[in-house]
Amino acid sequence: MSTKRDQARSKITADILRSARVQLAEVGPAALSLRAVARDIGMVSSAVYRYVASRDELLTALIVQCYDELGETVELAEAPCARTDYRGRWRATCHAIRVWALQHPHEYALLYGSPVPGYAAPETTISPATRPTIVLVRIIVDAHADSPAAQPPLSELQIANIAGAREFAIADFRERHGRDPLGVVDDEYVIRTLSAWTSVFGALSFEMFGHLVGSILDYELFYNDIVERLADSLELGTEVAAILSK
Amino acid sequence: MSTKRDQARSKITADILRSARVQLAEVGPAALSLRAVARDIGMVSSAVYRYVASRDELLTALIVQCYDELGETVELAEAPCARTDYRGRWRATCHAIRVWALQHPHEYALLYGSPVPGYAAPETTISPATRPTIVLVRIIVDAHADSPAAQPPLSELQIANIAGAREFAIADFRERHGRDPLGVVDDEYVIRTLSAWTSVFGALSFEMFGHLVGSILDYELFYNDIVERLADSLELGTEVAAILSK
DNA sequence: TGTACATCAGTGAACGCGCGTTCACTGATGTAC
DNA sequence: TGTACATCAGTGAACGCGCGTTCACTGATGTAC
Repeated sequence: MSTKRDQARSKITADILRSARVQLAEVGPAALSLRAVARDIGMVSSAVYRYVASRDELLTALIVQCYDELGETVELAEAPCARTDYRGRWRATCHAIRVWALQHPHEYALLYGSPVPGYAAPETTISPATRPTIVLVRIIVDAHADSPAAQPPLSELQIANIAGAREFAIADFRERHGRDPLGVVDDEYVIRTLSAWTSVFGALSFEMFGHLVGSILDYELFYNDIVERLADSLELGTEVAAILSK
Repeated sequence: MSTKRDQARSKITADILRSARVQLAEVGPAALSLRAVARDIGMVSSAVYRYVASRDELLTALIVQCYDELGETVELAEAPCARTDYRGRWRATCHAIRVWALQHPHEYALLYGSPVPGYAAPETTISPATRPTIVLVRIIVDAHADSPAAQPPLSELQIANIAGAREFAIADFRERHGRDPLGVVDDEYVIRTLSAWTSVFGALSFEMFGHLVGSILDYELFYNDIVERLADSLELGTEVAAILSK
């Protein structure tokens, strides 16, 4: 049973988060201030401390929220694609990431830019951070489950190095298929996925942070070009192949 | 003829820059303050304004300085390689970039991280920014001058899109060889270079900003792996080939 | 070479701003008898 | 259902801090005659 107080509390907590989110979008993560949030929702600054322990906690909440939002956006964009149209799914995912970033530049900077001065992200932010990434991983897992890559074998060091990412892919597979996914994705594909993942965000960060000025005229064209080339290197097939296999 | 005043002026200007640089390395670009610099060199804060028009101007000077420093570091690392050992040059360059970044995390963030709040980099920073990049471009130009890539032809849009980067590569070539470099590098290689460039900095930024935690254990191994794969895609040859051609 | 004036470096106080966080307090809401 | 006490929300003042930038001023260095 929720009392009047409980209701008020959760409403105001939501107000604070909403206002902080607006702040973030307007002035960016570094300039986000508790006092401004308090002013915005018509409270005295000290009152906010009834709801939030510190500015850092607020930042953490925003990071989690933004990862979730980006993750959901990407999931929704990818969902309508035919499951066997791996390239289409890859495209839709990458496209959604970029669109979200352009619409939320400060949020993007919070998630993927340089760390906010004086703030150290706690471990609680690691898990939500995987949500957008898992969409990418899933595509590669689906495309290459149980098929080895034609490639010189990796060294033991290389394989050990990607253990974390591998575990991640495997956990995802187990969750969805309910069976033991040992040996499901060739290590070579795991590395290629990680590498593609950094390339996508590298290209996007360069665009967002102004490093393509003077080299590239049409950022979207450039980004899409990279996305296609990565799809090639991930062996995600052609559009035609996807259509035929329907 | 330089007067006593001139000497003092240039000495103190240098002191200010040096101190600002230390500040930058210690607290990061966002927290860099004119007052702290003044304190550090034993001056009253207002006195600094005899040498620097504003905090923004100081930041700009630091950006230029850092690009220059990174550029020089990279040039020095690449210079000893045999000119025909393209892969070796590529490796040396990428390695030097990473080492510099690890040694100068805050400087790296200033150059390649999210923009400093309240500061907009002026156009004067664009040209110095090309110095590290030009080393990469030079390698690809040297490796592929006048040889077309075996690849489906690019669309006119794609070609127009990389005009800026192309001009850049060509100007560099002209500067060094003194002849008209029209058609010197196949467009395909220009795109691959741009794409490799964003991948390198994408991987490095992920490492620097903490996005590989949980996926990768040995960052250096991962980076080197990506560097080799990019060298492959840029067709920079094998070590053996380089040794034979000596 | 010496003097009169102009230029410039550095001072110290001030303006106006904003921040995160703490703390004693009032007054409303909830709970146990 | 009514009262006595406990819990919690929100206030207002304060602490202590730091920042960028301006401005009238003193005193040293440079320059023209």
